[in-house]
Amino acid sequence: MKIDKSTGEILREKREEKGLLLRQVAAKLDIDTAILSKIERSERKASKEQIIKLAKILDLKEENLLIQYLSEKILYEIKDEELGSKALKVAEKKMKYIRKNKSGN
Amino acid sequence: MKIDKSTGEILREKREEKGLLLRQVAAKLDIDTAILSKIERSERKASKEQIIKLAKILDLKEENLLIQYLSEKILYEIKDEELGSKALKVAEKKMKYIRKNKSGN
DNA sequence: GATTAATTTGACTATCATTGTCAAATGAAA
DNA sequence: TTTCATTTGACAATGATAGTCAAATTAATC
Repeated sequence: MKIDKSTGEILREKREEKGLLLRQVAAKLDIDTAILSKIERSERKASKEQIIKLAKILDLKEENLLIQYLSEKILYEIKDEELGSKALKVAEKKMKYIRKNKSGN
Repeated sequence: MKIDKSTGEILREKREEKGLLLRQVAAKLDIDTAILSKIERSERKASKEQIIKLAKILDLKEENLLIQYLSEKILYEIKDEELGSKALKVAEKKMKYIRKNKSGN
C-alpha cells in the first residue's frame, strides 16, 4: 500500500499509463470532465461508487483503492486537529472493543 | 481514556452527577432541550464548539472530551465499512508520514 | 392515582456542504 | 495558429445537518 500518494495521484498516474483521456473516463463515470479533473487533483472527493467504478476502469485493485480512499476520508476529518493522532489511536481501540463485543451497539 | 462509553453517555452521566437539568445545560449552549437530549442519546452529533462549551459547563477535561468526540467522528466515517480497520491503520501511517515531512502538502 | 415537571419523539424548516453542469480560460501538441 | 485536453470558477440542484416547536411519554411528587 502506497502511503505517500493521494488517491487522486494514483488515479491520474494509472489513467495516463493507460493512455486514457479525462473525457473518456469521465464519460464512463457519467460525470463531467471537470469533476474528474478535480478529483485527480484532490480538489474534490470521489464517491465510494465512483471509486469502485474507477478501480474497474483503470484495472486497479478495488480493495486497495477503497482502503486508500477511506483512509483519506478519515484523515480529512482530523486534518486541522491538534489532537488528531490521539483521536486516531482511541478510534482504533474503540474499534477493537466493538469488534470484541460484537453486538452492534 | 474510557473507550467503552459514548460521548453522549459521558455527558449524561456528568450532567446527572451535577444535578443539572437538560433545560439548564441546553440554555447555556443556546440550543433547544430536544437537541441536547438527542446528543446525550447519540441520536445527533454535537458540534466541536458545543463540546468545548460542554466541557466547561460540566467540568470535564476539554482535551479528553475532544479526543473522545473526534474518535467518534472517525468511527462514524467507517462504521459500515468492511475495510474500516485496515483504513484506520493506513490513516495512521499516512499521518506519521505527513508529520515526518511536515510541509503541509 | 392525579398533577406537574422532565425528557423524548417526530414533523417541519433553515442552513450549509456536496455534487454536479456549463462556459470560458489556459496549456499542450500538431 | 488551430485544435484538442485540461483547468477554473460561477452557478444550480441536491442532500445532509442542525435547529425549532408542540405533542407524547416517562418520572417524580403530592
